[in-house]
Amino acid sequence: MRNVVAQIGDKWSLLILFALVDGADRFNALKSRVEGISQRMLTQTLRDLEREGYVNRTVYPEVPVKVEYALTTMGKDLVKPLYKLVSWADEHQDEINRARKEYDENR
Amino acid sequence: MRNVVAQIGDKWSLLILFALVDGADRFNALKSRVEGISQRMLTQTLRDLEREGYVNRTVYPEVPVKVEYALTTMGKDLVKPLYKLVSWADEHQDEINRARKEYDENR
DNA sequence: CAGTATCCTAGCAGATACTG
DNA sequence: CAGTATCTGCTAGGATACTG
Repeated sequence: MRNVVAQIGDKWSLLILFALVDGADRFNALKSRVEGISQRMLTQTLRDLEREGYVNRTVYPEVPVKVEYALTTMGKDLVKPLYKLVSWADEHQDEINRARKEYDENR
Repeated sequence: MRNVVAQIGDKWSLLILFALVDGADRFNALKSRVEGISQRMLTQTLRDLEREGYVNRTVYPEVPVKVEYALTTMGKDLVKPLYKLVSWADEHQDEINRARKEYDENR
């Protein structure tokens, strides 16, 4: 039950998945769009997402090499329930902030 | 955007939230039901969930003290999109396993 | 361009002992 | 019963340097 959430609940997976929603993108383009991510973490997280079957990697043997990442069919499908969660979060942002504030004030 | 997923994407939050779906529960009862969790992590995760406003804590001043944890209205609401995600995970379990296996075999 | 390879550190989380 | 407190190993992840 925890598998998927454990997998995409890390620091970067979600951001990468959503960065790929609009279409395939190249490594360095992704690096720019996913603010704050290091090269190391981008590579590693992409490999993980690829391994899970959410992302596929295409190498174009040009010089210099061009590598594109895109959501797989399953990846696109996964994004749907994730959207629900994200919009839930959006809608409840204020409520959560209030809860936090109140909690913190009482100790 | 990452806030909620970061919050409940840790090792135990999801399991605790789902353990509370059927109704309020006491500390040690939860500890039994959430298999493998340490006392330390149960306390800590419950505090976090309380801080976010997903769980509330009620102390009954008996001797010995009795403490009950329950989902708040917002907590119950959060569980809905989480269910979507969990059932998605369920449905795609095999596909993910296949993807992993294939990935691992090719390197 | 798209990565490895190393080094390094903060903090997550387990185990254990103690307490109102 | 429902927690704290403390010690500690481990690993996620940042910074940096290098490469086909």
